[in-house]
Amino acid sequence: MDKIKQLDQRVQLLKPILGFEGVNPQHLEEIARRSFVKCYSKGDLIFDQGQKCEFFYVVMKGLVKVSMYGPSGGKITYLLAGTGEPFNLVGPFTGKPRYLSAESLDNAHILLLKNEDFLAYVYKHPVVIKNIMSILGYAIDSSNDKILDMIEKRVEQRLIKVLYTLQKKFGQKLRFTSSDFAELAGTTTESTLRAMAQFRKQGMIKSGRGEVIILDPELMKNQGCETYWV
Amino acid sequence: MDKIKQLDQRVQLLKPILGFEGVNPQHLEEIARRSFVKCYSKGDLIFDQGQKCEFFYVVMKGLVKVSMYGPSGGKITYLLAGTGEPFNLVGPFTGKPRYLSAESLDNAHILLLKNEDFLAYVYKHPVVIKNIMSILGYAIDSSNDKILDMIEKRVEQRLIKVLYTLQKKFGQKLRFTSSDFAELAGTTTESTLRAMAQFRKQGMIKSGRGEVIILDPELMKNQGCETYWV
DNA sequence: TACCAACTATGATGGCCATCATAGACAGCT
DNA sequence: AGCTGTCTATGATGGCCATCATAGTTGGTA
Repeated sequence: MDKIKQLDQRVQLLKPILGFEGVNPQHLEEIARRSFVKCYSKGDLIFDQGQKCEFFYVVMKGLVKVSMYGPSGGKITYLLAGTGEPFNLVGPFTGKPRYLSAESLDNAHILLLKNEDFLAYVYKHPVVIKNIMSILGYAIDSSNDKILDMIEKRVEQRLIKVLYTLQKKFGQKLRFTSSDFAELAGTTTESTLRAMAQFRKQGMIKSGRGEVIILDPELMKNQGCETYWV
Repeated sequence: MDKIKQLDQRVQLLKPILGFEGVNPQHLEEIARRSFVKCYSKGDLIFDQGQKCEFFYVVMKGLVKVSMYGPSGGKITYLLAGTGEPFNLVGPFTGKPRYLSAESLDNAHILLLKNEDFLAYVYKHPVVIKNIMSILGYAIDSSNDKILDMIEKRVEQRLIKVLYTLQKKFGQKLRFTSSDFAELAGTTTESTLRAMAQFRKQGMIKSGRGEVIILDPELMKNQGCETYWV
């Protein structure tokens, strides 16, 4: 009884997921049945750089940060996956280790699917492949865009772009620290804090410990703002 | 007669192509038959940023530079596709415009395949999907790696990494200008020239107009060098 | 309640590197 | 042979921003 409820819940969850748009809901049950759920606490590593990829993941609840770090302590955030978002899309196809790590920012519930199960399913539903390709395309373009921005834009402009992007995805109240923003913009915490101080003076944002509130998204948009893919 | 020869030639060409590994050669004929060839001269645009994607491309002869440019004149190179390499892997799946442009660096012969034909073929051969995913995974990781390097490495180190990567792909004699290297390393032509002067003094390279010769690849490797994906 | 780790805040400093500027060299073209 | 655009070369300058340093603040927790 409880099990059935859970199953249905998973199907409901999978429906609006990035990558599964266009799939017949009754086919989702198949995938829901083979999946299982794992819980992580704030700060837990879900997988680390260099590990073999064994699962496809979907965030059921909470927030997951997928990032890459360098030998000298540098770190960049590649993806912030919220409820209903998948991550490690490539891994199941190759099985090979990648240079990404995933960390839980919340107490998170993650749905896992073994590589084989995911692949078997995907190959049966070409729509999903198309969707995944589309996501990866955005990811590549976004990363390249960030490189370009590191060349021709300065820290404040990159940060505005980050804030604007996050606002689109999570709303005007952003519960992140300055370090989080820094990792997204490719800069340091200090520079981010300085920029935030400036934004506050200009009336663009309000901020408290661990949160930033965007006061006028339209203003940011006019500031010549497109979005990244996060 | 001539046509048959051409067909066979195309099949031979497609065999070792990135993305088609593992496909039965006789199935390649199918794709070869539906493809056609276009010739470009040095400097020609093959497609531009913002255009709709209509084709899948493979370089038959020559060299193609796939890059992204910003509003302020900044430019980065994302891929150097040589003989036997495909580009625009994502486009056919989405059909949507991307933020990339492709330019011929040579007199190049490019094999084109319409989106529909490419997709129809790909869906019939799951191996190809796996291969493509693998390529895209490398591309994403490499772009993120570059972002990381822009944060924590300086120009010379990034350039060494670029030189080392190109050497692995094209051999010790690299027929590129300093501007080309700059676009790959995310810096300016001037800084590249300065770095090259230094490398020359150190005996790492020799260089002439439009070419650089890597004297000791092993030396570079020891300099703490991994490669990008180009 | 007291402590501690994490977060915010801001000043000072210096160095990397983009930018501007000038000049020379080379290749291809008419 | 002469011209022109592209590429190489190198100096001078200044500004952005990482880095180091110090200190205040806050929320959770033992």
